[in-house]
Amino acid sequence: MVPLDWVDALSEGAAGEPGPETPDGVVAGLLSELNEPQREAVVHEEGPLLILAGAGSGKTRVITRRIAWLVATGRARPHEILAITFTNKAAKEMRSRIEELLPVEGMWVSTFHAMCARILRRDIEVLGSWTRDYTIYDTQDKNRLIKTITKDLGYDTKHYRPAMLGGWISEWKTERFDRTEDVGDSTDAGLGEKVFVQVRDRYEKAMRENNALDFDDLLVRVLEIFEAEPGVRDSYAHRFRYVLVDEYQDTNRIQYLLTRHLSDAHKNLAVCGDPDQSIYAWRGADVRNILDFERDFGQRAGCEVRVVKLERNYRSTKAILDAAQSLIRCNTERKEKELWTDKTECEPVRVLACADENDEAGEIARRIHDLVLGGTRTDQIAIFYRANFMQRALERALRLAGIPYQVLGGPEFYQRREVRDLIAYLQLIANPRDDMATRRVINVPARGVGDKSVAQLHTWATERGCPMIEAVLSEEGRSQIRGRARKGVQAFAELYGRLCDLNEKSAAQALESVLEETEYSTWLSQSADDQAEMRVENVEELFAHAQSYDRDQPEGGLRGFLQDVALVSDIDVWEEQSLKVTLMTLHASKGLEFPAVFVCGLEEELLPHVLALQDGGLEEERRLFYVGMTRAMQELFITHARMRLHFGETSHRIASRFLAELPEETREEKVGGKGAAVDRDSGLGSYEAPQNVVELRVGDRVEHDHFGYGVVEMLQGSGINARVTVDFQGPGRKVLLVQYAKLEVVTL
DNA sequence: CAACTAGGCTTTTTT
DNA sequence: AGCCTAGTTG
Repeated sequence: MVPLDWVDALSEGAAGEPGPETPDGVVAGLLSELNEPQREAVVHEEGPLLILAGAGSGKTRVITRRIAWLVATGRARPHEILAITFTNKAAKEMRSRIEELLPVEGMWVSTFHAMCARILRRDIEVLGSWTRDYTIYDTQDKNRLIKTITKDLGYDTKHYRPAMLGGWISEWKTERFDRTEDVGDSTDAGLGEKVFVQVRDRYEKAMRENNALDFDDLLVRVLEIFEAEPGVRDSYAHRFRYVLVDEYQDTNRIQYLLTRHLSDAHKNLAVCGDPDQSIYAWRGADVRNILDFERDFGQRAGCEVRVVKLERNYRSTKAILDAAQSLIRCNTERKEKELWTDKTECEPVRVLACADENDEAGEIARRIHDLVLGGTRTDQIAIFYRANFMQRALERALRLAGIPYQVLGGPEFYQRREVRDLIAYLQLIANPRDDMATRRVINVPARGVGDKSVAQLHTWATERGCPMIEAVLSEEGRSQIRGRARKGVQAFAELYGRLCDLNEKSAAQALESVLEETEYSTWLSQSADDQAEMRVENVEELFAHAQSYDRDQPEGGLRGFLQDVALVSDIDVWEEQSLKVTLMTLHASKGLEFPAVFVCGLEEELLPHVLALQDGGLEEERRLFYVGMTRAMQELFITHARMRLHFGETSHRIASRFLAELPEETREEKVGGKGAAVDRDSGLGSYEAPQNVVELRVGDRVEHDHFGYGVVEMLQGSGINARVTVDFQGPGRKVLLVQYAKLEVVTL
């Protein structure tokens, strides 16, 4: 072990060194601008490390610096490092931040799912049922398959809802890895049991036949390989000298076990997280992973665990931090932690009480204008909400107000029909056993092959135990089908013949061939679909994605592209530099930060959500609000409405209990009625059209409804951000948004 | 086989 | 209020 003072000596000595190219200069740079606990985490040597990182405490900086430090000081080579993040976006960002410091060639920086997909791409064949060309099914694919199976078995899919059965299958698949103490009654007995078992067995069989894996499989199958093949396990465990896991509070049992396997050889595991930000218990995350870390990787493994607490917050103002802490202290199951900041000069946190959801949205739009007036850019503003349906009213108000925005978690790009169609073609090329893909594309573009024909092909294939594509390709299989449909299947078979040898091509080449052979774009633009134009654009965008994938990952090929596509979520394609206000759910906000934040819908049954309360999830709801609040750097607005339209009905709402848990300094303001200008679209008379296109020049004399007469002193920005400074006779100098100021030029 | 219509169901969060 | 599904019609 190298004593700590060595590091100090090194950095001091390095201060006078010439360039950052020298190793010492690099190391000194890595340790600069860190506080004491941060530095301690960065230079931790061997053995397990637990970083308890409060919100905004600079943990990403610590992780990236630590990785760079390990490499720069020769403790690890890049390919000996495994860093796991929560989203692909976080992985990408971490990779590029490390890259600024050092070359990252060979380093694994990814999510658990992407890591497992990669391991399986190499080693899945030891399990016997799958090949390396397996397809990843997302939740939609999974539910669709479950639905056809349920129907095939003759059950009612309304009663046995695919999503519900899928949830059971997921639980069943992972529960055998659970801690022994909580093996319980996860699947309910009785009538449902029989149906469930039947569907589940058929599902598992179909997944093998289709050479497909769902999200759970990705993790579980790797675990199975590690358990069954110690040699394979050890090859990874030995390779990864240092393992780092971010957002550890949101890992589940399977991820915990994977982590344990992978760090087993060297025991150099660093995890980073914040129990107060654990918001994924509903999908199996277990805070105990982080709470028990010291026991699991310390005493039990015979190691000493270093624990570092990061409590200095660099992100938020004191007002925001005080409010967030006052809230989170109401949780009883909690490790005490005190965040502090020196940003004491600040705006108060404001709670806005609104009349209904339109008032709420309109008020938010108005406050955004005020912020823009004050110099905040629109892309520095975010709006968070508990459930996706709330996004509609917000969007409408922003659109009416002419505020540019983007929604995260709206209709996702990769879920769009046209994109799914084309991906399915590619999936079929890569993995001909994928019957889901065959079903999806066999009649796209329409060639007269309907459900009946598909069913016949399916039956023929099932009888022979072969994939559906075989039925399509064989004379005998096709002979089942009569009339027009037969010609369609024939045409599809020929098309497939022209495509099937593309799987060694690059993603863009393969996609290009698919587009040409299917004449997909032509078909789209000729279809009666009123969204055809947009769909064509999406096709082009997909092609651009494929091209950029080929550029970034020349080794990946079609298979790699498909893997990436299956694992992206919409947060990964979020445009950060877009000058737009961002709307997203509270869950999606984790890990992000914005100068100004609005959290809306602080009402009972919404936040905390009714459905979360049933399972004693009150504390998780509180943490969710806490996560949202702590995203804010300078300004935080919290809103609630007294009435809200939900399910086509307007109902009265009660302010959330969480509001009472905020400090008394938090200012509550009543809003409503008067703010109606921006938020009513009653159709009767949009008498306050926001556009007020007046040509203004410096020196003009103007009149304002409220401030009276004044002289234009300065003009800044353009479009929605256009601002004008006016020196008014009475109230003095004011900055106004041109669009809303309703200034009239006065001629003398 | 595809296009259209009516009725039901939905909305908690997602890798 | 909107989306999906099943059922009917062309």
